[in-house]
Amino acid sequence: MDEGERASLAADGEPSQLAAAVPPQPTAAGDADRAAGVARRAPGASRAAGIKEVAAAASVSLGTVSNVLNRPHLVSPRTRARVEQAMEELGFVRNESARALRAGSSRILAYVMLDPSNPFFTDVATGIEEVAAAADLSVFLCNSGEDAAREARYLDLLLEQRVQGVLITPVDAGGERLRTLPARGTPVVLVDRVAGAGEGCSVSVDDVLGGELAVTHLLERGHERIAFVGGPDALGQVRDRRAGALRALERAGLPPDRLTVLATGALTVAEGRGAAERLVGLPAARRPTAAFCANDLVALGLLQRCVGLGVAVPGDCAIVGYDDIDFAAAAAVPLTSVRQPRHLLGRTAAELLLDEASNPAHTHQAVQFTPELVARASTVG
Amino acid sequence: MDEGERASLAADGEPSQLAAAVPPQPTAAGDADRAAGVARRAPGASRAAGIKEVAAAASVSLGTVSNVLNRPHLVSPRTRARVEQAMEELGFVRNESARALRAGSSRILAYVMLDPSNPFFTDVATGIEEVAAAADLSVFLCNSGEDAAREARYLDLLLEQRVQGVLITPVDAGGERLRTLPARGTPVVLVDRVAGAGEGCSVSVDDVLGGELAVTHLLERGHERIAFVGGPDALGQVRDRRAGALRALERAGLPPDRLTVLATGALTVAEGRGAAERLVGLPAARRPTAAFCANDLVALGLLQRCVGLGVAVPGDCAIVGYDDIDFAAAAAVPLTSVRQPRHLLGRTAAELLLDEASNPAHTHQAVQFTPELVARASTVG
DNA sequence: CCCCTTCAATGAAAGGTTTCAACTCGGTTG
DNA sequence: CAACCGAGTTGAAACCTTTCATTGAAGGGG
Repeated sequence: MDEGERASLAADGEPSQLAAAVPPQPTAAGDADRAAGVARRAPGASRAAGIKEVAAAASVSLGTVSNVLNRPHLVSPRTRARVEQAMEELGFVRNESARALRAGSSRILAYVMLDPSNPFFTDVATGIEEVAAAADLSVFLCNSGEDAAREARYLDLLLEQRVQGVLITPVDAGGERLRTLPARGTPVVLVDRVAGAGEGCSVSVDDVLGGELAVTHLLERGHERIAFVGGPDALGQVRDRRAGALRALERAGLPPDRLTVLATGALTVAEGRGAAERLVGLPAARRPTAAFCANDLVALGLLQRCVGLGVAVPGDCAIVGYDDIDFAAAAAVPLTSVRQPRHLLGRTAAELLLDEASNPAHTHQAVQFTPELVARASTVG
Repeated sequence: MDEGERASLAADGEPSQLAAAVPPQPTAAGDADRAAGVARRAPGASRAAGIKEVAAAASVSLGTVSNVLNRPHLVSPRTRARVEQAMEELGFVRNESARALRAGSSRILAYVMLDPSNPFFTDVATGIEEVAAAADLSVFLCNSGEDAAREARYLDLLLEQRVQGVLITPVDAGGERLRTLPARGTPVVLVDRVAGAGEGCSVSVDDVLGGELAVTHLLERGHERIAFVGGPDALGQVRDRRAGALRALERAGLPPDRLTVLATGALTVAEGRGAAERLVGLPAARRPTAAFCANDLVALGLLQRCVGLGVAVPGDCAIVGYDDIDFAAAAAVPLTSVRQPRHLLGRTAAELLLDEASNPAHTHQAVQFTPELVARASTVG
């Protein structure tokens, strides 16, 4: 294509200025298409071709075409070839809505995730996809964005779609939809959360233990005033990891007020940066000498801003993250973190879901894995 | 719930050992559920209740229930209340397959992405989701994992689902399905790729210019032997950014062999680490003094391993990344990178898609934004 | 008091697929 | 030669919703 067909914008730097260009003005682009004109739709058919048109074109019955699609072994090779050719010519595409309507369920799994920009969750998703692909199912990813309303919207949508099953790392583990889905016949497996008794399957990592490991490590290195950075409290991960932190203090015989809680609005890099400023703003006498962050994104933000503000890490403030994402080891100061078997988490969850969906003798399970501390320079100066 | 209901695994450290525990053994977990027994399905209905059962329960006709669902204003308040109560009691869930079958299309958009663990794409996705939500559509994310076959599978699936439209950052921009989808009536918008003449809409950033900016920056800082790190070549992003690098050399009057290409199998942190080892293995005389990486993940991997191998950054090897993801600024050595308006990219793409899907007078456009270099310590020692 | 209008509710058709019992047609078997 | 067999094919019913032309009832105007 030649240059004139693009809506090239002036190279004037700031994205904010680029934003002014939206909605983009029509330009020369598209003329070529208008010329192509008629070719936009499939050649022959005035509307999308269905099984009926294919049957007519191949001079067979409806049922035979369906058999070619679903049980090819029942159809003689000659007929099959004829039908397949007709499909090809007409550009036939099976209508999945009709298939699902008749069959009662689809070939789709969904994973409703808290935050796809957190590599932890995408690694979990990869594990899920592997298992799903092996069972010839496809996975749709849904981003709840740590927002209970969005999460609920997606769950309703998935229920209406009659998906095979739903994997979810919930914002709101107590939400009513988490109970209505299974009641309406859609299996649900909780990921990175523990299901209550009789509530269904779950696959998780012991977050309380993880929090305890992290803070015990800090205590062993001589820190006695520790910050817990994370939020919102609605997230079970946040509550559990903080509980673990408190348990570590208790075991060490220290009072709970040695833990300063810096609440964040979300588990993101940006919130971590904000927390750094609040941390640095504390009077020196009360300022913690170490921080345990509810996840690595927060930890990386905290680390970045601390360094920027001249707070030495780990000298002035040691930092422990959670998840041990790839970036943790690559950070300005390599980050000590609590590692979870994230890939395995996804695989196991998907296996449980498939079992629940297809095995009538399925028994709910709450599988729990064990986290592990990975010490790096952000605590071991 | 009490401890006995979990399949707690021994705290023995290595994830690899944990892996041995899969598939998880049935344990005490699930007994509680078996006791709950009957409550697994909806109370009354032997099977899921449809519009018909609701109509019967409310003593109205089928059509009236449908009206309550779709045009409530046509129904008297009294009747409506009765119907809604019946729905509530029966746990009615609209069957989306049937709705879509009748209506001919669904309320869903899909974004097929190269790699959800690259924050660049999730930021694009966020932009898409904002626009979709405003139009009362939902977005399903599909992960092609830089694999053309998986991409094709997803596209087939989406076509069968009769989704409202597809946004895609393609692995294989020339793939036939990218042409068949629009031909069969499903609008497609290319994201981060430029559509050929008459091929449809696209929203992109000028990758050739981006590559040129990056390498020009390195040349200005006195580097004369430069590595280009990235791959596979199937990705247009990789080809364009490399082409830009070559253009920069040419403009500076240097021969193209000053660019050493280190090909990677994917644009990931791990591949970046591998490239570092190959880079360091080159004989000193031919070893580049700077590297331009096709994206930030690769750059971060390269940076991390370089530091690990004792190669000073930027002293022994300057590094430029691409995308300016959040982690770039937080890296061991803050990363110089080429910034793209990623959020805006997503928003604009979604707007074009919606226009194409609903506006009969739609005209295809190839919108292109301009990238921007952000210089940091990885080049400015 | 009847006709016309308006508002509610109705019932049947349509949408594309899958499933399944029934049928056809060569070829065996007794 | 009759009865039977199995492979291949058929046609119709069923899945659940939406749409729309139609009917019924109530209210207002002449």
